[in-house]
Amino acid sequence: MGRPPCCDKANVKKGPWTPEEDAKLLAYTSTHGTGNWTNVPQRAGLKRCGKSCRLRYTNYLRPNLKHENFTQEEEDLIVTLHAMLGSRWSLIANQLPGRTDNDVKNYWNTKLSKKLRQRGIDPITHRPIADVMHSIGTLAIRPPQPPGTPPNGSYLPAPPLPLVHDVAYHAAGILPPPTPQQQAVIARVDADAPASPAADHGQQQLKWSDFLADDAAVAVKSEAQQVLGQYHHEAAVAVKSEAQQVLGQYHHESAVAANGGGGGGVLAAAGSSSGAGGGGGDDGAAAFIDAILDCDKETGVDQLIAELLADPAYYAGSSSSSSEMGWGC
DNA sequence: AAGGCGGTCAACCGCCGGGAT
DNA sequence: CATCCCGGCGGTTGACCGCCT
Repeated sequence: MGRPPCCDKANVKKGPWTPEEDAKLLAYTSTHGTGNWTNVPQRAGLKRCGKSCRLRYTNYLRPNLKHENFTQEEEDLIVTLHAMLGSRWSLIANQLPGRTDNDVKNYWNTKLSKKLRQRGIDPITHRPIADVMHSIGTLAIRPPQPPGTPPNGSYLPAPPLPLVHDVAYHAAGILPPPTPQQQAVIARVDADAPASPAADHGQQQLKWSDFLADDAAVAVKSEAQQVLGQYHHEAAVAVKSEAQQVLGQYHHESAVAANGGGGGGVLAAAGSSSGAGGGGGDDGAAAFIDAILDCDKETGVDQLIAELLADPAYYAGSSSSSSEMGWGC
């Protein structure tokens, strides 16, 4: 049985809010606060769903919201946090006073992702598009074997491997040099992967159902995850360190901007440092951390990030500069 | 002037996690 | 422990607007 609707949709108004509705909602929240949104419409005299009221308040009526354009510093912070956290808009918005997750999400989708693409950066992985295309090429696999064919280990492993198998991360210093065990896994991928997407006309794009159905592939996946797990501790340290630097950078540059200074920024730097490992570890850290976050929560890394980002003490005293981190102009 | 088109953004939808019972 | 309910979240939609032809 599905969850019942939160309100009587037949008697609920939808669409844009009128000034009168805004005034009612604002009057109610200013005197009663913002708890129990399901009762707010009735008590405030609104024919709206409680969720709609909450959304209108948090995204538009809430005090201290910024309605002006995003600054260069805010753009930089969004890009960098997106690289580390992915599309966790609420977490990102928490680091941008006066901005909502909806603001950040819209700004990303309409402006920032395009800017990155124009600079040759894939907005999903934050890596050079050429690298991403190459990775897609190495992800191609052979056609599914007929039923009954014994597993031969020819299927490529799950996505964690291409991330482990990425010299950019080693070059950037994000990952330590591969251990013999990791090299073995990497070699296995190299032996299996066609040199390029066009090299083998019999191949096809990776399909999860095909991969998951293959016992050998599951074994390789397990192996890969074991290898990847060895990085978790280093990754947690890297995440903490980078977030600390990023937020310190943001606050430092905000202070500079308030005094009339300007900021170069991540986007400005991206075009000139899009090569593998160039200008620091942003690109490598991005994809790698995303993979870890997606892998599982067992290590508590994601919790660590959340705690870190929620605690201003982590970055309040930072004095990192652009040149120290290699991402300024 | 009018229609097409793309960009922007407010709002909706459905899912999920967590607290209450 | 199971169920219900609420708030929060991310993805998506659609209305609106400005520009171009």
